[in-house]
Amino acid sequence: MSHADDASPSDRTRDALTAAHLYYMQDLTMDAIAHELHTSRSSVSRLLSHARASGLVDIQIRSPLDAPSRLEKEILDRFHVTAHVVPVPDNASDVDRLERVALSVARILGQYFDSNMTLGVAWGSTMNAISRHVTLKATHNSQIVQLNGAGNMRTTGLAYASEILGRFGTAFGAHVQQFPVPAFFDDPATKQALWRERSVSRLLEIQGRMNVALFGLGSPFSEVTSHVYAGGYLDEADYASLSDAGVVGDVATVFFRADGSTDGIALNERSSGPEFAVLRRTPRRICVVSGSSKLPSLHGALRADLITDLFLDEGTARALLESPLS
Amino acid sequence: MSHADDASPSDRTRDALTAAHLYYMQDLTMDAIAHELHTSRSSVSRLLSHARASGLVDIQIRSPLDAPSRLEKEILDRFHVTAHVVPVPDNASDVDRLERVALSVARILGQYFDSNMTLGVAWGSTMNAISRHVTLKATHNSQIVQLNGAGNMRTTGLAYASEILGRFGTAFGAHVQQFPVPAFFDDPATKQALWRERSVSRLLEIQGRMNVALFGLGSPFSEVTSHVYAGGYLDEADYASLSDAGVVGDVATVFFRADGSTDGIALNERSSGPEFAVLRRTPRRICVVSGSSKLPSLHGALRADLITDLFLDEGTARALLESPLS
DNA sequence: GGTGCTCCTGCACGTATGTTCATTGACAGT
DNA sequence: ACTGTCAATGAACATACGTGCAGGAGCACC
Repeated sequence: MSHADDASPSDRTRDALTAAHLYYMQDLTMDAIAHELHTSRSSVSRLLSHARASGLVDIQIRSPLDAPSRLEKEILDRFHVTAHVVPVPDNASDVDRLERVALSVARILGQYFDSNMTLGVAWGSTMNAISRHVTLKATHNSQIVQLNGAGNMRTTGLAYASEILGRFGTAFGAHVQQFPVPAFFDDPATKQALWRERSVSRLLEIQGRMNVALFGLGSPFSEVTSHVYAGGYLDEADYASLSDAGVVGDVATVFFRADGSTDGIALNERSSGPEFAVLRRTPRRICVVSGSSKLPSLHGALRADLITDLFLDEGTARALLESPLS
Repeated sequence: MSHADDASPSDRTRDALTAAHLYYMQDLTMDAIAHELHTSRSSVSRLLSHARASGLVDIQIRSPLDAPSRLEKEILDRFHVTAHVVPVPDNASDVDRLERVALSVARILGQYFDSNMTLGVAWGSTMNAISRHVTLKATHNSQIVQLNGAGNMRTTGLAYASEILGRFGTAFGAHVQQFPVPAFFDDPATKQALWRERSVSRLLEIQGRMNVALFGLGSPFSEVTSHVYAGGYLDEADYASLSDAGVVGDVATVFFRADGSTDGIALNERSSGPEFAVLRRTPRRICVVSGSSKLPSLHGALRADLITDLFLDEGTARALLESPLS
C-alpha cells in the first residue's frame, strides 16, 4: 500500500480548517468528522483545539446594540468612553479579577488590531497578564511598539518588556519595536539628548503614528502597588514629589492628577513614556483596569481624556458609577 | 425572602450575554457559570444554546489568507470568483450534499449581509434549504427582496416564496419585499404592462439597488431536475424552445446558454426574473451549487459573469476544475 | 378558586468531548 | 545498524455537556 501521505508543511492547518468547517458550520460531531477525515476522534479534538488556538476559528460576542449592559451604557453617558464590563463575581480575589479581565481583553483585542496597523503597548502586571493570553491572529505589515522604557537601577528591563512585547508580536505576526531606555532618566537633559538621537526619534515617530494604544493604570498611592512602584524604579524623593504634586496615577509612566492635569509634575520630564498629547492623537486608546483600588487613577485618566475604550471588571464599574459626579 | 427577580423582557438575553462572555471569553466551565449566575448547569447550557441561536455568539472561520484550499485558489485563478468549497464526503447522497452546503452558506451569510443593505433572493430547493438554516443576526433598516415571481398555473406561489423570504426576513430582522407575479407570463405584453405599474416598478427599483444577491442554479436538462422544472411552470413547448435555443441553465428563471449569452431566448421575455444586466450591477452575487449535475449550468453562469462568490461542495469543485478550459 | 395552558427549572441520564498514557514511526547522530 | 529524541497517534479514562422528563410558577379564562 503506497502511502500518499506527504505531510506537507501547513497540512495540519488545512485539516484543522476543514475540521473546523465541519464542526462549526455543519454541526457534525467529532466522531463523524474523524470518520470523514480518516483519523481518530481524539485527533479531531486536537485539530479543533489547534484551530481555535491558532485563530482559525474566531468567536465573537456581539451585543445586540440595543442592549448593552446597564453599566456600560451609564459609563458611556457619564464619561464618553466605550466600556466593556467583564463579569467577575464580587468575591473573586484581586489576582482572579486581573486574570479574568486580562483574558477577556486578550480575546477581544483581535477585533481592534489588524494588518497595516501599529499597536503601542505599555508594560506592567496588567499588560503582562494580557500578553500571556493574546490569541493568534495573522496580520501583515503590522508592528508592536513599546510605549515606555523599562530599565531601572537594577536591570535594563529588556527581558521583561521584551517578553511582553514578544508575545504580542508572535500572536499577531507583527514586527516588534523595542524601546531600550530606562523608565525614568536621572537627568532630564539626558532624555532630551537621547530623544534627539535618530534611533530614538525613529521610534518616537512610530509611536506618534500608532493606531491603537493598550495600557493599564498605575496608582502610586493605593494599597496594592503596581509593578512600577514595587520594582525599584522610584526612590523616596521621587515618591514624595509625586505626593506633593497631587499625583493620583500614571499611564505608561507618565503621571497625572485627579483633574487630569500634568503641568509641573517634575518626574514626567524624566519619564520615557509618551506625552499625553501623543496618546490623545491615537485613534483608539484601550485602558484595562481591574480592582477598584485603581479608581482614583481611573478618574484622573478619564479626565485627562486618555481613554476611548475601557475594559474593567463589574465591581470596579459599579464603584466608578457610585463615585461622585465628575 | 423578597425575590428581586423582576423577569424583565430582555433579561434572558442579558443573562445569555454574560454566560457567553464567561464561557467563550473566560473559558469557564458551565458548572462554574451556573454557580456565578446562581442557577443550574442545565440552564446555563440552555442559555448558551440560546446565545448561539440568536446570534449573540458569532463563530467565524478565517482562512489564513495564505492558505485557501487548493481548489478555491484554482477556481479563483481560472474563473475569477471567490470560491468557498464545502467539505462533503464523496459518498454523500445528493440531498445530504445540498443540505450540508446550504447549512454552511446559512452560517456564513451573516458575514455578507448587514444593516442598511438589501438582499435579493431567488427561490427553489437550494434557497429553501438555506432559508431553513439561516442564523439570526440583528440588522436595522435592511430588506429582503424577492428576485423573481413564483406563481404558476396551479398556485400564486406566494406561500412557497413567502415562506422562504420570511425566514430570511425574521433571521435578519429585515423588511420583506415580496414579488407577487407569476414566474413566467403567458404573454410578454402583460409583463411589459405590469412592469410599468408603479407597485411593480418600485420593486424593480429596489432590486436594482440591492447589495447582495443570493441564488442557486437551475439546470433544465440534467438528470435531477430543479424545482422550476418539476413544478409545472413550463409546458412541453417551452421546454422544446429552451432546448432549441441551446439553453443550459437559469438564474432566477432567466435562462442562458453555455457561453453565457441570453440573446434571442424567447422565454426570457416572459420571465419575471431580473435581467442579467441588473444582476451584474449588484456588488455581491452569491451562487450556491451542490451536486455536479449542475456543472453545465454553472459553466454558463460563470461565463455570463453572474457570480462573484461561489459556494459549492468539494466534489463539484473538483469536477468544475477537471472540465475543459474555459 | 379551579382548570388548563405555557414556560421555566433542576435532576438524571446518556452522549460528546478533553486529556492522559503507552505505542509507534520518523529522523539525526554516532 | 543502533539508539535516543520527538511529534503524532488511538485507546481508555475522566469530565463536561445536551436533553427528556417531571414538577412548579405564572397567567388567562372560566
